[in-house]
Amino acid sequence: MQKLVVRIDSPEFPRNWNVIDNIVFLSWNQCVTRYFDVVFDLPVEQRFTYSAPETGIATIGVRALAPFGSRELTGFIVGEHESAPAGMKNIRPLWRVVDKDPLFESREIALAEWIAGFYLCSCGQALSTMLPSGRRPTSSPSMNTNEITDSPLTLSGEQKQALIALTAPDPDFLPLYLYGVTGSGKTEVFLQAAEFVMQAGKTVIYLVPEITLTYQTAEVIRRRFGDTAATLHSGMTGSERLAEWMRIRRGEARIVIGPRSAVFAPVRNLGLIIIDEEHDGSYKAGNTPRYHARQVAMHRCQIEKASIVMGSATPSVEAWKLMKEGKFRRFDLTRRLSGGDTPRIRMLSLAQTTGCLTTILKEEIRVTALMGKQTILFLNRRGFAYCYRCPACGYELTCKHCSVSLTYHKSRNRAVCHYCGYETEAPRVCPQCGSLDASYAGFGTEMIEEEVRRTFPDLRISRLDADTKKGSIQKTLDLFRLGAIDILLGTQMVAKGLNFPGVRLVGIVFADSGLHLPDFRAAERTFSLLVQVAGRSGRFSPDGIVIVQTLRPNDLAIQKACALDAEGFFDAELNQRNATGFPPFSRIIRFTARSKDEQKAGQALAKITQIAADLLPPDADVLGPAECPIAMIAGNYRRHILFRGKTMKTLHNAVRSIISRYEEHREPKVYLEIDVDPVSIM
DNA sequence: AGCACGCCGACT
DNA sequence: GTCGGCGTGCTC
Repeated sequence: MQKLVVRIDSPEFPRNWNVIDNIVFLSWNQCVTRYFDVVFDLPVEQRFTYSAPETGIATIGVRALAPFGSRELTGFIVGEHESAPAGMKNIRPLWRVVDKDPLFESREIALAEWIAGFYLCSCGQALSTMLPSGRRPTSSPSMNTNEITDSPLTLSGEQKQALIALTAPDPDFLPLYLYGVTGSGKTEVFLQAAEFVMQAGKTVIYLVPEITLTYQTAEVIRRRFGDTAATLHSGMTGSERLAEWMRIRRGEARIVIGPRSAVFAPVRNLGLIIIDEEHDGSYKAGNTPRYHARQVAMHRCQIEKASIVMGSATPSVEAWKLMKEGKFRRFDLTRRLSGGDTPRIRMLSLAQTTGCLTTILKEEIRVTALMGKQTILFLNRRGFAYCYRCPACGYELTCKHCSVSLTYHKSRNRAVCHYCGYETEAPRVCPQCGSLDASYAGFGTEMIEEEVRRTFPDLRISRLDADTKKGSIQKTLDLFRLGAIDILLGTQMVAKGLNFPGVRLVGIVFADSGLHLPDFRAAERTFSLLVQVAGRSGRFSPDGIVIVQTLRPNDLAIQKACALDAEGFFDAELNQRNATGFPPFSRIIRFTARSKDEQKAGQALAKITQIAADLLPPDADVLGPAECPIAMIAGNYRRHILFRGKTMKTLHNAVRSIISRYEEHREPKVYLEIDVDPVSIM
């Protein structure tokens, strides 16, 4: 039965039609009116009630075009009533619905509500991010011609064990963690686990980090699973993504691969979520709602009684703690399948070096070139945060409250903590060894490039970083693979795909650059990056070497990374986090105030601090307010404050009341961003 | 978030 | 005398 509904008696006639495909007319006064709760992609928590004829067209889970004040907005229908809610004035009719079939089931609306509650956004904002962007689905998804399917590889003993654990029924539904060196074959175990789950008639979500990795893994999966696989990668256009989304929704795709947003893939009968490279920061969303795919995945799996498995060679500290406590079941993959040895890692102190290349690194670059092999030099992150350090003894000025590096402010000649606001006069003499040489420095990528070019004028040198245009990235990588480049200078982005057979030497120019960041995760990130780089280096070149240059040869993260001693690093790091009260021993909610007017941003946070004094539970504390490490972006001053509590539950409650109290007298022209479980504090 | 309504300064 | 600034408050 098909209908068209026209509300003839409405002053808004003739716009409020339900027009969907072939439809028959029906006049409004012949219909029973129903009432629908609608939420919008606005920072407004309220549900708005609209009327619509009872035709079966407007229903929970579809989007509807609604008059909203003086404009019209597309909202999500999330509830319905038989009769008008009491005390509701001026209920307006919906213009029309925009979807033929519901986009969301009640389970998905419940998930959006959970996200709204956890990440402190509106339900409409949550629903909106669960949906792929794009206006209209294209008729055919880009590629589905691949009929050839790869068959599963034979597993090693270790892999088999892991697979058995993964596929065995677990009464406790504990998440599983595959902790294994790069090249130990995690992917194959994941794929066979996926196959097992799919054979049982269930569906799988396979999460990968944001970057190009999506594409490579997607290719492997498509060859393995053919048309039953759907991809949602960032290179696709909005409409391609939407088309894939619809395929998933219709049940045509049973395994979905994609970055963090794929955790919302509308699969039914979910059996397994896989999180590859669990430690990767790109699983945390950068804008509202700032969700973490791991957190959402765990919640989803709990609700839908699905299993979850993660894997990495360098787990996050959070995951490590959970493994230690037995809340994650850990499986180790210790052996490289290709048999290549773990690479030789050599740590060199930069302390006595002028410039940024040690004699030994220079020699090794020369030797490598003479052998006709290639070098990759890592310049991880640009040195924008200038900090105080002593080149003689390596002493670093840190905050006594937060144990993060203090940032040097040249203009005021003071060293400032970007966590708690602590500041002190910048010392002229090294407090540890008395050296007068102590200075404020950061390494810039340009500086390093210049030095490399000066030192090796005869070698072919190229640089790759985030600023390099997309097209030329591929070109540079191709040239490098062909051997037309001797030295490749790159940032993190090169770390992800180091499968170049001609590479003999990997040099990390300044391993501590990440450690200078004023962030309690600095050591974790540094360790992770070094181990990842080292792990990938020896993959194709058994005689390959890794040189790690550092100003802090005594730093634990660097030492443990060079020794590939994860146990040692995590034990020390957990102790450190415990002692300083940072996650995973606490939870953090961060408020960032943004304003063109520096004073107003400060005033907003001052208000919030005051409100918080009354509302925070006794087991919670406040760090700041302080200037953000990146103190200004696009002409906006940025200050932040961190609320830290023992459990998320009490912290949430307190923060919710802080927000609503602040909303009553908010500072004009100040924008507030709220980040629950922030990953970056920049 | 937007957009309207509303109340105070420099302009044809 | 009006145009226009953006502060405040509301959106079923």
